[in-house]
Amino acid sequence: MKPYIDILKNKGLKITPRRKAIIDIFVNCHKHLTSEGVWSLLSNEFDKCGLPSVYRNLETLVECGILTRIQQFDRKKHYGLCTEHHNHPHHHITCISCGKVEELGACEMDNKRIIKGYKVVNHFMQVNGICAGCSK
Amino acid sequence: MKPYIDILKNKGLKITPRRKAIIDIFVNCHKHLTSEGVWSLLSNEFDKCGLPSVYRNLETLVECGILTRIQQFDRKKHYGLCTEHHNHPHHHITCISCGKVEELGACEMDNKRIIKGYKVVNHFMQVNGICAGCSK
DNA sequence: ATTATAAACAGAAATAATTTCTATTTAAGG
DNA sequence: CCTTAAATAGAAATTATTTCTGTTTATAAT
Repeated sequence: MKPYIDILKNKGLKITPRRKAIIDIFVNCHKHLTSEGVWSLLSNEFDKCGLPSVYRNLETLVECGILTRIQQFDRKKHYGLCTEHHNHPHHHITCISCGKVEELGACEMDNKRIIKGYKVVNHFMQVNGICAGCSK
Repeated sequence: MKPYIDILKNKGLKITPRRKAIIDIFVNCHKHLTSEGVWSLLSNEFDKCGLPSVYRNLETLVECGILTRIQQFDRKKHYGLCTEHHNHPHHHITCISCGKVEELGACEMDNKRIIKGYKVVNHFMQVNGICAGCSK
């Protein structure tokens, strides 16, 4: 929790109750959640919490490297906690059964600057699987 | 053109003017296009062409392996022609300047069945860059 | 502590990609 | 040429996300 707060502070962003609550949700559940998923969990805590605030904060937290964001084909953005490597781009594997997220090691693409004559600008990878616990 | 038509035939799908026109668009432009991009190009050819038909056909062509589909963070699905390897999953690099698409070689993830205890179900990778032509 | 201020907020409304529904048309085999 | 299931058009619905406006609040300076 503390290190995430520090990241916000270092970037000059305010430590608001909403932001702390959102980070707390991810710290405790270690799953990927949609914006609406976060919103409904927040509603347990706050009588009033606007969905636009959730969207705004999730994006802010992604920009800080606190959350990672993936875009599946369901038209929804999914967010999850980055537990390490905030300063390096990296990828995640997500359990399609329980939603758990873990970071993957280095990607072969990470160090490539040129591929087939293309200057690499960015790349995304998303791996979906079934975790050991859910496989049983 | 012909091989794509054959793929449709082999799957028992009808060879309709819309489908031929959509494939033709991709064969001629070799770029990733959004559903609406395809639709507006189709409008040059057909007075009437429903957007729902475009969506349906694009998805059908993806299922056949004729097109590839990527989901960027702009909330739009992007489609491009698969010029080879219809029967194997593979990834693409897209030029963010001109939209050109090329296939990437094998991905290190392709042969992995288990990672960190997860049974790998599927994975997506999208690489964006600037092609040699656009770099000049 | 108090206050000033820019950032963050709630809520309503707008936006826009995609999907659904229904009735009509058409490709393709017999 | 017919038959029929698949494909189509168009309208309407759905829904994730964004925008807008006015209000509140965290934070830093007093």
